[in-house]
Amino acid sequence: MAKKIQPRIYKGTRDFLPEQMVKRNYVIGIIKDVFERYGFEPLETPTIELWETLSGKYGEEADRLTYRFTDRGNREVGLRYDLTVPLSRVVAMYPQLPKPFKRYQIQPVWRADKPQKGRFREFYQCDVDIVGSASMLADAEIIAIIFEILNALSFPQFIIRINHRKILSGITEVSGAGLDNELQICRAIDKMDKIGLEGVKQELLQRAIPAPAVDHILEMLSVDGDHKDRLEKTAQYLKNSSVGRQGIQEMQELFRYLEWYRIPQSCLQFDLYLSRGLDYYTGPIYETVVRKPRIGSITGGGRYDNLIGLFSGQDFPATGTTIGLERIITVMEELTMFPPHLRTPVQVLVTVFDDATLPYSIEIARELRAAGIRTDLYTGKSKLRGQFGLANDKGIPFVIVAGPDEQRNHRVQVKNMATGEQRSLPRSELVARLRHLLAQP
RNA sequence: GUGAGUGUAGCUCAGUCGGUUAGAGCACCAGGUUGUGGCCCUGGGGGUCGGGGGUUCAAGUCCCCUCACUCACCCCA
Repeated sequence: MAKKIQPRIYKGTRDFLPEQMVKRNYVIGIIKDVFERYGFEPLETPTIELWETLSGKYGEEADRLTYRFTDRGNREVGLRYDLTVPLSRVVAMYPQLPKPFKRYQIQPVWRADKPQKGRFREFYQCDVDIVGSASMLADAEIIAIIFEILNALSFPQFIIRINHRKILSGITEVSGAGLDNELQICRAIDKMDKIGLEGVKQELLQRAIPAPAVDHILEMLSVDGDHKDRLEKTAQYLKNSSVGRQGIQEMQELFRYLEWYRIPQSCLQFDLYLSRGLDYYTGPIYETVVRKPRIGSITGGGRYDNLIGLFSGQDFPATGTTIGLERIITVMEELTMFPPHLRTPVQVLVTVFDDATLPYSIEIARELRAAGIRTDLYTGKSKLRGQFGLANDKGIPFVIVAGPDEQRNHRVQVKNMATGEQRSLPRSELVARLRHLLAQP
Protein backbone atom coordinates (compact mmCIF):
# COMPACT_ATOMS: atom_id res chain seq x y z
CA MET A 1 0.00 0.00 0.00
CA ALA A 2 1.19 3.50 -0.77
CA LYS A 3 2.15 5.82 2.08
CA LYS A 4 -1.08 7.22 3.45
CA ILE A 5 -1.89 10.90 3.40
CA GLN A 6 -2.57 12.31 6.85
CA PRO A 7 -6.34 12.84 6.97
CA ARG A 8 -6.75 16.44 8.14
CA ILE A 9 -9.01 19.37 7.42
CA TYR A 10 -8.34 23.04 6.99
CA LYS A 11 -8.27 25.01 10.21
CA GLY A 12 -11.60 26.50 11.19
CA THR A 13 -13.64 24.09 9.05
CA ARG A 14 -15.56 21.05 10.26
CA ASP A 15 -17.05 17.77 9.11
CA PHE A 16 -20.58 17.26 10.33
CA LEU A 17 -21.07 13.58 11.10
CA PRO A 18 -24.59 12.13 10.82
CA GLU A 19 -25.41 12.54 14.49
CA GLN A 20 -24.49 16.24 14.32
CA MET A 21 -26.29 16.68 11.01
CA VAL A 22 -29.50 15.38 12.55
CA LYS A 23 -29.27 18.10 15.19
CA ARG A 24 -28.35 20.79 12.68
CA ASN A 25 -31.23 19.82 10.42
CA TYR A 26 -33.59 19.92 13.37
CA VAL A 27 -32.60 23.53 14.12
CA ILE A 28 -32.56 24.57 10.46
CA GLY A 29 -35.99 23.01 10.00
CA ILE A 30 -37.48 25.09 12.78
CA ILE A 31 -35.83 28.28 11.55
CA LYS A 32 -36.94 27.71 7.96
CA ASP A 33 -40.45 26.96 9.10
CA VAL A 34 -40.69 30.28 10.98
CA PHE A 35 -39.18 32.17 8.03
CA GLU A 36 -41.85 30.80 5.74
CA ARG A 37 -44.63 31.37 8.25
CA TYR A 38 -43.64 35.04 8.20
CA GLY A 39 -43.89 35.18 4.44
CA PHE A 40 -40.22 35.07 3.46
CA GLU A 41 -39.07 33.32 0.27
CA PRO A 42 -35.90 31.27 -0.26
CA LEU A 43 -32.80 32.47 -2.09
CA GLU A 44 -29.36 31.00 -2.73
CA THR A 45 -26.33 32.71 -4.24
CA PRO A 46 -22.90 31.45 -5.36
CA THR A 47 -20.10 30.70 -2.93
CA ILE A 48 -17.69 32.71 -5.06
CA GLU A 49 -18.31 36.33 -5.96
CA LEU A 50 -16.22 38.74 -7.96
CA TRP A 51 -13.88 40.63 -5.68
CA GLU A 52 -15.39 43.96 -6.74
CA THR A 53 -18.73 42.76 -5.39
CA LEU A 54 -17.34 41.94 -1.96
CA SER A 55 -14.70 44.58 -1.37
CA GLY A 56 -15.26 47.85 0.40
CA LYS A 57 -18.73 47.06 1.71
CA TYR A 58 -18.09 46.11 5.30
CA GLY A 59 -15.15 48.19 6.43
CA GLU A 60 -11.42 47.79 6.56
CA GLU A 61 -11.31 45.00 9.13
CA ALA A 62 -13.80 42.81 7.27
CA ASP A 63 -12.03 43.38 3.97
CA ARG A 64 -8.91 41.94 5.52
CA LEU A 65 -10.88 38.88 6.69
CA THR A 66 -12.41 38.12 3.30
CA TYR A 67 -10.93 35.14 1.46
CA ARG A 68 -9.52 36.44 -1.79
CA PHE A 69 -7.73 34.81 -4.71
CA THR A 70 -7.36 34.86 -8.48
CA ASP A 71 -8.81 32.24 -10.79
CA ARG A 72 -6.99 30.69 -13.75
CA GLY A 73 -7.95 33.60 -15.94
CA ASN A 74 -6.46 36.01 -13.40
CA ARG A 75 -9.86 37.30 -12.34
CA GLU A 76 -10.05 38.61 -8.78
CA VAL A 77 -12.62 36.67 -6.80
CA GLY A 78 -13.50 35.95 -3.17
CA LEU A 79 -15.63 33.75 -0.92
CA ARG A 80 -18.69 35.52 0.43
CA TYR A 81 -18.17 37.12 3.83
CA ASP A 82 -21.86 37.35 4.63
CA LEU A 83 -25.25 36.96 2.94
CA THR A 84 -26.25 40.63 2.94
CA VAL A 85 -23.90 41.83 0.23
CA PRO A 86 -24.87 39.00 -2.15
CA LEU A 87 -28.51 39.87 -1.52
CA SER A 88 -27.82 43.48 -2.39
CA ARG A 89 -26.15 42.40 -5.62
CA VAL A 90 -29.17 40.20 -6.47
CA VAL A 91 -31.67 42.99 -5.83
CA ALA A 92 -29.73 45.31 -8.11
CA MET A 93 -29.32 42.65 -10.80
CA TYR A 94 -32.99 41.63 -10.95
CA PRO A 95 -35.00 44.86 -10.76
CA GLN A 96 -38.15 42.97 -11.64
CA LEU A 97 -38.30 41.34 -8.17
CA PRO A 98 -41.51 42.61 -6.55
CA LYS A 99 -40.98 44.98 -3.61
CA PRO A 100 -41.00 44.77 -0.71
CA PHE A 101 -38.84 41.72 -1.36
CA LYS A 102 -38.69 39.37 1.61
CA ARG A 103 -36.08 36.66 1.32
CA TYR A 104 -34.41 34.14 3.58
CA GLN A 105 -31.07 32.48 2.88
CA ILE A 106 -29.32 29.67 4.73
CA GLN A 107 -25.79 29.12 3.46
CA PRO A 108 -22.20 28.99 4.67
CA VAL A 109 -19.99 32.08 4.71
CA TRP A 110 -16.19 32.31 5.07
CA ARG A 111 -13.95 34.51 7.19
CA ALA A 112 -10.17 34.33 7.30
CA ASP A 113 -10.17 34.66 11.08
CA LYS A 114 -8.22 32.83 13.71
CA PRO A 115 -10.73 30.28 15.02
CA GLN A 116 -11.65 30.08 18.68
CA LYS A 117 -14.62 29.09 20.81
CA GLY A 118 -17.86 29.55 18.86
CA ARG A 119 -15.93 30.97 15.95
CA PHE A 120 -15.05 29.28 12.67
CA ARG A 121 -13.67 30.09 9.24
CA GLU A 122 -16.55 28.35 7.51
CA PHE A 123 -19.92 28.64 9.19
CA TYR A 124 -23.60 28.87 8.38
CA GLN A 125 -25.70 31.96 8.59
CA CYS A 126 -29.47 32.15 8.31
CA ASP A 127 -30.47 35.57 7.03
CA VAL A 128 -33.87 37.22 6.69
CA ASP A 129 -34.18 40.60 5.04
CA ILE A 130 -36.86 42.94 3.72
CA VAL A 131 -35.84 45.10 0.77
CA GLY A 132 -37.90 48.04 -0.42
CA SER A 133 -39.55 49.19 2.78
CA ALA A 134 -38.28 52.21 4.69
CA SER A 135 -40.93 51.70 7.34
CA MET A 136 -40.05 50.76 10.88
CA LEU A 137 -42.72 48.12 10.39
CA ALA A 138 -40.15 46.14 8.40
CA ASP A 139 -37.69 46.34 11.29
CA ALA A 140 -40.44 45.27 13.66
CA GLU A 141 -41.11 42.21 11.49
CA ILE A 142 -37.46 41.27 11.70
CA ILE A 143 -37.33 41.64 15.45
CA ALA A 144 -40.59 39.72 15.78
CA ILE A 145 -39.16 36.86 13.76
CA ILE A 146 -36.04 36.72 15.94
CA PHE A 147 -38.27 36.47 18.98
CA GLU A 148 -40.40 33.79 17.35
CA ILE A 149 -37.45 31.63 16.32
CA LEU A 150 -35.77 31.67 19.71
CA ASN A 151 -39.11 30.86 21.23
CA ALA A 152 -39.71 27.99 18.84
CA LEU A 153 -36.30 26.61 19.80
CA SER A 154 -37.27 26.93 23.48
CA PHE A 155 -34.57 29.39 24.45
CA PRO A 156 -35.19 30.00 28.14
CA GLN A 157 -33.79 33.49 28.22
CA PHE A 158 -32.41 36.04 25.80
CA ILE A 159 -32.24 39.80 25.32
CA ILE A 160 -32.67 41.53 21.98
CA ARG A 161 -30.58 44.69 22.24
CA ILE A 162 -31.72 47.50 19.99
CA ASN A 163 -30.11 50.82 19.12
CA HIS A 164 -30.11 53.26 16.23
CA ARG A 165 -27.17 54.48 14.19
CA LYS A 166 -28.73 57.92 13.84
CA ILE A 167 -28.94 58.25 17.61
CA LEU A 168 -25.26 57.39 17.83
CA SER A 169 -24.58 60.01 15.16
CA GLY A 170 -26.62 62.51 17.15
CA ILE A 171 -24.63 61.79 20.28
CA THR A 172 -21.38 62.22 18.39
CA GLU A 173 -22.64 65.45 16.88
CA VAL A 174 -23.80 67.15 20.07
CA SER A 175 -20.79 65.93 22.06
CA GLY A 176 -18.57 68.12 19.94
CA ALA A 177 -16.23 65.26 19.14
CA GLY A 178 -16.58 65.72 15.38
CA LEU A 179 -18.68 63.48 13.14
CA ASP A 180 -15.68 61.79 11.55
CA ASN A 181 -14.91 60.29 14.96
CA GLU A 182 -18.20 58.41 15.09
CA LEU A 183 -16.66 55.06 14.20
CA GLN A 184 -13.98 55.42 16.87
CA ILE A 185 -16.59 56.37 19.43
CA CYS A 186 -18.84 53.46 18.51
CA ARG A 187 -16.01 50.97 18.83
CA ALA A 188 -15.13 52.25 22.26
CA ILE A 189 -18.62 52.33 23.74
CA ASP A 190 -19.41 48.94 22.25
CA LYS A 191 -16.95 47.46 24.75
CA MET A 192 -18.98 48.60 27.75
CA ASP A 193 -19.92 45.01 28.59
CA LYS A 194 -16.34 43.86 28.65
CA ILE A 195 -14.34 46.75 30.10
CA GLY A 196 -16.91 48.80 32.05
CA LEU A 197 -17.53 52.52 32.24
CA GLU A 198 -14.01 53.49 33.27
CA GLY A 199 -12.57 51.27 30.56
CA VAL A 200 -14.73 52.94 27.94
CA LYS A 201 -13.60 56.34 29.15
CA GLN A 202 -9.93 55.39 28.84
CA GLU A 203 -10.62 53.87 25.44
CA LEU A 204 -12.27 57.08 24.20
CA LEU A 205 -9.45 59.26 25.47
CA GLN A 206 -6.95 56.89 23.92
CA ARG A 207 -8.72 57.31 20.60
CA ALA A 208 -7.99 61.02 20.76
CA ILE A 209 -11.49 62.15 21.65
CA PRO A 210 -11.26 65.47 23.57
CA ALA A 211 -11.90 65.09 27.29
CA PRO A 212 -14.93 67.41 27.48
CA ALA A 213 -16.57 65.48 24.63
CA VAL A 214 -15.84 62.18 26.39
CA ASP A 215 -17.54 63.39 29.55
CA HIS A 216 -20.51 64.62 27.58
CA ILE A 217 -20.83 61.30 25.74
CA LEU A 218 -20.68 59.26 28.92
CA GLU A 219 -23.28 61.51 30.52
CA MET A 220 -25.64 60.98 27.59
CA LEU A 221 -25.09 57.23 27.61
CA SER A 222 -25.93 56.90 31.28
CA VAL A 223 -29.65 57.66 30.97
CA ASP A 224 -31.79 55.21 32.92
CA GLY A 225 -35.40 54.07 33.22
CA ASP A 226 -37.45 51.93 30.88
CA HIS A 227 -36.97 52.39 27.15
CA LYS A 228 -39.67 55.06 26.91
CA ASP A 229 -38.02 57.14 29.64
CA ARG A 230 -34.62 56.70 28.15
CA LEU A 231 -35.77 57.63 24.66
CA GLU A 232 -37.31 60.82 26.04
CA LYS A 233 -34.25 61.72 28.06
CA THR A 234 -32.00 61.00 25.09
CA ALA A 235 -34.30 63.12 22.93
CA GLN A 236 -33.64 66.04 25.26
CA TYR A 237 -29.90 65.66 24.79
CA LEU A 238 -30.29 65.41 21.03
CA LYS A 239 -32.79 68.22 20.42
CA ASN A 240 -30.21 70.23 18.50
CA SER A 241 -29.24 67.40 16.19
CA SER A 242 -31.56 66.80 13.27
CA VAL A 243 -30.13 63.34 12.59
CA GLY A 244 -30.46 62.50 16.28
CA ARG A 245 -34.09 63.65 16.37
CA GLN A 246 -34.85 61.49 13.38
CA GLY A 247 -33.30 58.47 15.07
CA ILE A 248 -35.31 59.05 18.23
CA GLN A 249 -38.52 59.37 16.27
CA GLU A 250 -37.87 56.14 14.38
CA MET A 251 -37.06 54.28 17.57
CA GLN A 252 -40.25 55.46 19.17
CA GLU A 253 -42.15 54.23 16.17
CA LEU A 254 -40.32 50.90 16.23
CA PHE A 255 -41.04 50.29 19.90
CA ARG A 256 -44.71 51.14 19.33
CA TYR A 257 -44.88 48.43 16.66
CA LEU A 258 -43.09 45.96 18.88
CA GLU A 259 -45.73 46.51 21.50
CA TRP A 260 -48.42 45.72 18.95
CA TYR A 261 -46.55 42.53 18.08
CA ARG A 262 -46.86 41.72 21.80
CA ILE A 263 -43.21 41.03 22.26
CA PRO A 264 -42.51 40.94 26.00
CA GLN A 265 -40.66 44.02 27.23
CA SER A 266 -38.37 41.75 29.22
CA CYS A 267 -36.82 40.43 25.99
CA LEU A 268 -36.13 43.87 24.58
CA GLN A 269 -33.53 46.40 25.58
CA PHE A 270 -32.98 49.86 24.13
CA ASP A 271 -29.23 49.83 24.54
CA LEU A 272 -27.17 52.90 23.72
CA TYR A 273 -23.98 50.89 24.05
CA LEU A 274 -24.80 48.70 21.05
CA SER A 275 -23.03 49.86 17.89
CA ARG A 276 -22.15 46.84 15.65
CA GLY A 277 -19.01 46.75 13.58
CA LEU A 278 -20.15 46.75 9.97
CA ASP A 279 -20.05 50.04 8.12
CA TYR A 280 -23.20 49.66 6.09
CA TYR A 281 -25.81 50.09 8.82
CA THR A 282 -27.81 53.32 8.65
CA GLY A 283 -30.81 52.92 10.99
CA PRO A 284 -31.95 50.61 13.76
CA ILE A 285 -29.41 47.96 14.71
CA TYR A 286 -30.05 44.90 16.81
CA GLU A 287 -28.43 41.82 18.23
CA THR A 288 -29.41 39.04 20.61
CA VAL A 289 -27.37 37.96 23.60
CA VAL A 290 -27.77 35.13 26.07
CA ARG A 291 -26.26 35.22 29.51
CA LYS A 292 -25.72 31.60 30.40
CA PRO A 293 -23.06 30.30 28.06
CA ARG A 294 -20.90 33.35 27.47
CA ILE A 295 -20.64 33.30 23.72
CA GLY A 296 -21.20 36.76 22.25
CA SER A 297 -24.23 37.46 20.11
CA ILE A 298 -26.44 34.78 18.55
CA THR A 299 -28.17 37.11 16.10
CA GLY A 300 -27.11 40.42 14.61
CA GLY A 301 -28.48 42.84 12.05
CA GLY A 302 -29.94 46.19 11.24
CA ARG A 303 -31.06 48.60 8.58
CA TYR A 304 -28.78 49.37 5.62
CA ASP A 305 -30.50 51.87 3.34
CA ASN A 306 -27.47 52.76 1.20
CA LEU A 307 -25.82 49.41 0.47
CA ILE A 308 -27.92 48.34 -2.51
CA GLY A 309 -27.39 51.74 -4.11
CA LEU A 310 -23.72 50.80 -4.54
CA PHE A 311 -24.82 48.16 -7.06
CA SER A 312 -27.93 49.69 -8.50
CA GLY A 313 -27.51 53.43 -8.92
CA GLN A 314 -30.73 53.86 -7.02
CA ASP A 315 -31.10 53.41 -3.28
CA PHE A 316 -33.32 50.71 -1.84
CA PRO A 317 -34.16 50.83 1.84
CA ALA A 318 -33.45 47.45 3.43
CA THR A 319 -33.30 45.81 6.82
CA GLY A 320 -32.65 42.34 8.13
CA THR A 321 -30.82 40.06 10.50
CA THR A 322 -28.54 37.09 10.67
CA ILE A 323 -29.52 34.16 12.84
CA GLY A 324 -26.23 32.70 14.01
CA LEU A 325 -26.85 29.00 13.49
CA GLU A 326 -23.50 27.84 14.88
CA ARG A 327 -23.79 29.75 18.10
CA ILE A 328 -27.41 28.76 18.55
CA ILE A 329 -26.35 25.13 18.27
CA THR A 330 -23.48 25.67 20.70
CA VAL A 331 -25.84 27.21 23.25
CA MET A 332 -28.42 24.46 22.77
CA GLU A 333 -25.77 21.83 23.28
CA GLU A 334 -24.39 23.42 26.43
CA LEU A 335 -27.87 23.81 27.89
CA THR A 336 -28.93 20.33 26.64
CA MET A 337 -31.88 21.81 24.82
CA PHE A 338 -32.10 19.15 22.11
CA PRO A 339 -34.89 16.57 22.40
CA PRO A 340 -33.47 13.22 23.55
CA HIS A 341 -33.10 10.40 21.00
CA LEU A 342 -32.36 12.88 18.24
CA ARG A 343 -29.66 10.68 16.75
CA THR A 344 -30.71 9.24 13.41
CA PRO A 345 -33.53 9.66 10.94
CA VAL A 346 -33.75 5.86 10.56
CA GLN A 347 -36.84 4.41 12.23
CA VAL A 348 -36.41 0.72 11.65
CA LEU A 349 -33.70 -1.78 10.68
CA VAL A 350 -34.74 -4.87 8.75
CA THR A 351 -32.23 -7.62 9.52
CA VAL A 352 -31.10 -10.28 7.07
CA PHE A 353 -30.96 -13.78 8.56
CA ASP A 354 -29.21 -15.59 5.71
CA ASP A 355 -29.16 -15.91 1.91
CA ALA A 356 -32.30 -18.05 1.88
CA THR A 357 -34.42 -15.47 3.70
CA LEU A 358 -32.93 -12.42 1.95
CA PRO A 359 -35.87 -12.13 -0.52
CA TYR A 360 -38.27 -12.07 2.42
CA SER A 361 -36.28 -9.26 4.13
CA ILE A 362 -36.19 -7.25 0.93
CA GLU A 363 -39.94 -7.63 0.51
CA ILE A 364 -40.52 -6.38 4.05
CA ALA A 365 -38.19 -3.42 3.55
CA ARG A 366 -39.96 -2.54 0.29
CA GLU A 367 -43.31 -2.59 2.00
CA LEU A 368 -42.16 -0.40 4.88
CA ARG A 369 -40.47 2.07 2.56
CA ALA A 370 -43.58 2.28 0.38
CA ALA A 371 -45.54 3.04 3.55
CA GLY A 372 -43.26 6.03 4.22
CA ILE A 373 -41.39 4.45 7.12
CA ARG A 374 -37.66 5.30 7.14
CA THR A 375 -36.19 1.84 6.77
CA ASP A 376 -32.63 0.54 6.72
CA LEU A 377 -32.03 -2.90 5.20
CA TYR A 378 -28.88 -4.56 6.52
CA THR A 379 -26.29 -4.94 3.76
CA GLY A 380 -23.31 -6.18 5.74
CA LYS A 381 -22.11 -9.68 6.50
CA SER A 382 -22.63 -9.92 10.26
CA LYS A 383 -24.94 -12.36 12.01
CA LEU A 384 -27.97 -11.18 13.93
CA ARG A 385 -25.83 -10.25 16.91
CA GLY A 386 -23.85 -7.74 14.88
CA GLN A 387 -26.99 -6.39 13.24
CA PHE A 388 -28.57 -5.66 16.59
CA GLY A 389 -25.32 -4.07 17.66
CA LEU A 390 -25.50 -1.76 14.66
CA ALA A 391 -29.07 -0.72 15.46
CA ASN A 392 -28.01 -0.06 19.01
CA ASP A 393 -24.97 2.03 18.03
CA LYS A 394 -26.97 4.12 15.60
CA GLY A 395 -29.91 4.57 17.91
CA ILE A 396 -32.41 2.98 15.52
CA PRO A 397 -35.52 2.47 17.65
CA PHE A 398 -36.98 -0.69 16.06
CA VAL A 399 -35.53 -3.88 14.58
CA ILE A 400 -37.33 -6.43 12.43
CA VAL A 401 -36.28 -10.07 12.52
CA ALA A 402 -37.36 -12.19 9.55
CA GLY A 403 -35.74 -15.59 9.79
CA PRO A 404 -36.76 -19.00 8.36
CA ASP A 405 -39.50 -19.56 10.98
CA GLU A 406 -41.05 -16.16 10.34
CA GLN A 407 -40.83 -16.58 6.58
CA ARG A 408 -42.54 -19.97 6.73
CA ASN A 409 -45.43 -18.61 8.78
CA HIS A 410 -45.68 -15.21 7.05
CA ARG A 411 -44.84 -13.49 10.31
CA VAL A 412 -42.18 -11.04 11.57
CA GLN A 413 -40.66 -10.17 14.92
CA VAL A 414 -40.57 -6.50 15.96
CA LYS A 415 -38.19 -5.53 18.70
CA ASN A 416 -38.37 -2.22 20.56
CA MET A 417 -34.73 -1.41 21.26
CA ALA A 418 -35.47 1.01 24.07
CA THR A 419 -37.61 -1.35 26.13
CA GLY A 420 -36.23 -4.66 24.90
CA GLU A 421 -39.78 -5.85 24.26
CA GLN A 422 -40.13 -8.14 21.25
CA ARG A 423 -43.27 -9.43 19.60
CA SER A 424 -44.20 -11.76 16.80
CA LEU A 425 -47.00 -10.70 14.48
CA PRO A 426 -48.44 -11.53 11.07
CA ARG A 427 -46.66 -9.69 8.32
CA SER A 428 -49.97 -8.18 7.19
CA GLU A 429 -50.16 -6.26 10.48
CA LEU A 430 -46.58 -4.98 10.41
CA VAL A 431 -47.11 -1.54 8.85
CA ALA A 432 -50.02 -0.66 11.12
CA ARG A 433 -48.15 -1.91 14.17
CA LEU A 434 -45.00 0.09 13.36
CA ARG A 435 -47.00 3.23 12.64
CA HIS A 436 -48.60 2.86 16.01
CA LEU A 437 -45.27 2.32 17.78
CA LEU A 438 -43.60 5.22 15.97
CA ALA A 439 -46.43 7.57 16.92
CA GLN A 440 -45.67 7.08 20.61
CA PRO A 441 -43.59 9.83 22.21
C1' G B 1 -1.37 40.46 13.20
C1' U B 2 -0.22 40.29 19.05
C1' G B 3 0.09 37.40 23.69
C1' A B 4 -0.31 32.84 26.61
C1' G B 5 -0.88 27.60 27.08
C1' U B 6 -0.85 22.40 25.51
C1' G B 7 1.33 18.25 22.48
C1' U B 8 2.03 10.45 25.43
C1' A B 9 -2.98 4.65 22.06
C1' G B 10 -8.90 6.34 17.92
C1' C B 11 -10.68 9.71 22.49
C1' U B 12 -9.76 11.70 27.70
C1' C B 13 -5.54 11.61 30.42
C1' A B 14 -1.54 9.41 34.23
C1' G B 15 3.69 8.69 33.91
C1' U B 16 7.44 10.40 40.79
C1' C B 17 14.24 12.83 41.41
C1' G B 18 16.25 11.51 34.27
C1' G B 19 16.78 4.84 35.38
C1' U B 20 14.84 -1.85 33.14
C1' U B 21 9.84 -3.99 28.57
C1' A B 22 5.46 3.52 28.60
C1' G B 23 0.20 2.73 31.65
C1' A B 24 -5.34 3.48 32.89
C1' G B 25 -10.41 4.47 31.56
C1' C B 26 -13.42 4.80 27.36
C1' A B 27 -13.70 3.18 22.24
C1' C B 28 -12.48 -1.01 18.87
C1' C B 29 -12.07 -6.56 17.75
C1' A B 30 -12.93 -11.72 19.37
C1' G B 31 -15.11 -15.14 22.75
C1' G B 32 -18.69 -16.31 26.84
C1' U B 33 -24.07 -16.60 23.38
C1' U B 34 -24.67 -21.14 15.66
C1' G B 35 -31.83 -16.62 16.09
C1' U B 36 -31.01 -10.80 19.52
C1' G B 37 -28.10 -4.98 21.16
C1' G B 38 -27.26 -2.27 25.83
C1' C B 39 -25.23 -4.50 31.33
C1' C B 40 -21.56 -8.15 32.97
C1' C B 41 -17.09 -11.54 32.50
C1' U B 42 -12.52 -13.21 29.74
C1' G B 43 -8.99 -12.30 26.11
C1' G B 44 -6.83 -9.34 22.07
C1' G B 45 -5.06 -5.56 18.64
C1' G B 46 -3.27 -0.83 18.80
C1' G B 47 2.34 4.04 20.66
C1' U B 48 8.25 7.17 15.33
C1' C B 49 5.81 9.72 23.51
C1' G B 50 4.19 16.03 17.38
C1' G B 51 9.14 16.58 14.42
C1' G B 52 14.51 17.79 14.47
C1' G B 53 18.85 18.71 17.18
C1' G B 54 21.54 18.92 21.94
C1' U B 55 23.08 17.47 27.23
C1' U B 56 23.82 12.50 29.55
C1' C B 57 26.26 5.98 30.87
C1' A B 58 20.81 6.63 30.31
C1' A B 59 15.60 11.38 27.86
C1' G B 60 8.32 10.67 27.52
C1' U B 61 10.95 13.46 31.59
C1' C B 62 16.22 18.57 31.05
C1' C B 63 17.81 22.51 27.05
C1' C B 64 17.29 24.78 22.00
C1' C B 65 14.73 25.07 17.38
C1' U B 66 10.46 23.86 14.62
C1' C B 67 5.49 22.35 13.57
C1' A B 68 0.52 21.58 15.08
C1' C B 69 -3.49 22.55 18.12
C1' U B 70 -6.15 25.42 21.94
C1' C B 71 -7.37 29.87 24.55
C1' A B 72 -7.36 35.22 24.81
C1' C B 73 -6.81 40.23 22.27
C1' C B 74 -8.68 42.71 17.64
C1' C B 75 -13.18 41.90 15.14
C1' C B 76 -17.43 39.12 14.74
C1' A B 77 -22.36 34.72 14.10
